[in-house]
Amino acid sequence: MTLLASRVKEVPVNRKEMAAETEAALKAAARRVFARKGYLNTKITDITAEAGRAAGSFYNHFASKEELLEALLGDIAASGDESALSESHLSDFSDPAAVRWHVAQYWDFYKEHASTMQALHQAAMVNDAFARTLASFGATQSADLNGHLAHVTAAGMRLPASTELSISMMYQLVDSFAQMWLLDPVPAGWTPPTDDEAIEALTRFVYRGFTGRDY
Amino acid sequence: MTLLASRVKEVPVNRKEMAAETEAALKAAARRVFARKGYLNTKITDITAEAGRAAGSFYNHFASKEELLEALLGDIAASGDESALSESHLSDFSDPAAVRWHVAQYWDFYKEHASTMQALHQAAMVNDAFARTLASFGATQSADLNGHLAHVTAAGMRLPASTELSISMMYQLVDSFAQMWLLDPVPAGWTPPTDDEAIEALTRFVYRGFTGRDY
DNA sequence: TGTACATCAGTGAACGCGCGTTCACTGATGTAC
DNA sequence: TGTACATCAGTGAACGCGCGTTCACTGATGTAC
Repeated sequence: MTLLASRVKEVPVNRKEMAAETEAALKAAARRVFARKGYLNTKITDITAEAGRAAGSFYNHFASKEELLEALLGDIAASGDESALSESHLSDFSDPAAVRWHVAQYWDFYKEHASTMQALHQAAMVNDAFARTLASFGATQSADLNGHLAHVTAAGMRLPASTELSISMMYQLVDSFAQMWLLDPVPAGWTPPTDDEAIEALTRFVYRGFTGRDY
Repeated sequence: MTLLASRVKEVPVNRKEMAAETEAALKAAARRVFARKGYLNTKITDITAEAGRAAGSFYNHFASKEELLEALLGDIAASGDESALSESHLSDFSDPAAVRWHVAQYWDFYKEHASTMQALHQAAMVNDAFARTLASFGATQSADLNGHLAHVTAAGMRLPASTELSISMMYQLVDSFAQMWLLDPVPAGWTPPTDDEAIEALTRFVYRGFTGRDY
């Protein structure tokens, strides 16, 4: 079983496949090492060692660690998980179910792509280009929410602040909460929530914060 | 006026004062450079250049950039601003004023010590010791809130989640919101809130989230 | 108060470590005839 | 199908840049007598 499964990948038929396989191995290795040591602490040779390749092999595929991260971000975009965040089926935020749907989407997205998102956050601290990438990612998520909040005021409820600030609070809360529990080492003595607990907690907090109604 | 003022600092009377002045100049320079370029992007020579000293001078005072950051954190502790966060005059979170008091304390603290807090956040990404420092800072802030939330349930209101998760949400929200508006470059097209707006927005959001009551 | 020596903060050129990056080499795959 | 040459993914030792860190030196302050 394992023999057969690995056999399939072990013997690439031609050069193109061989190169593609090495590139994939480097990306997969990078995701693992980033998760373990963080993007900033990861050396090129950590990645090649994890992938079982020579150091020089890296440069056949990527010009730098930054370019590798860009490739990982490209993979996320290609997977379509990102745009799924925006295609909102439920958009009426006066309904808790709509808030929950958005929170859950974001939570699942973050869980799926945790190590790459972590890497992006770290790269953004040091590199202006990635800072802009991260900012525009946040802006995209936020823009989608603009219309949803109109339902809240239309239903006669009062937002806690301007639409802009309200959105920014939701985004910061959900993003940093996800980062805390899905990425960072859990602080000693704390019990991480299950996915359902986390989503429910965020949903309640955000719905209440936005509408002023109990739920 | 300026001549007189600078005169006072220009002519140190003896060696001890001279050294103390250089050390203070290095710390002040570090805070400025950290604010401008971020802790991780700052080289030792950036700090000495900003302070107008030779590179070697740094090591008369600090063994490393890490030790300098520790000194800056020590200064915050010595200033007492940190413990002021904990000595809660208003502790009944079923009262919005108590929430506002805490939010305002934290906001003001963050504003006062923005560049050092930013540096701590960055250092924590790369260095386990600072990660622990940051975690225990958060734990201290959180521990103080434990009792305050008891008032909420005592008043017959329902928290959005367990006490632990509720606190963690408030902390993440306030901390990341402060970081966004007080530290990071404001994203293009966004208008930063005034202090009062920020504090009011956070107070409403948190109070509503905790109690389920409008405010 | 004056002189001679000790101490020490500060200086900046030079050193050297770590790590990103290169490149001559290998051996396997692809192509031409 | 076979042979000779070209191409190319992968290798890893070596190179070199950037930056942290050192250290011999300077000149001013402190101390002894």
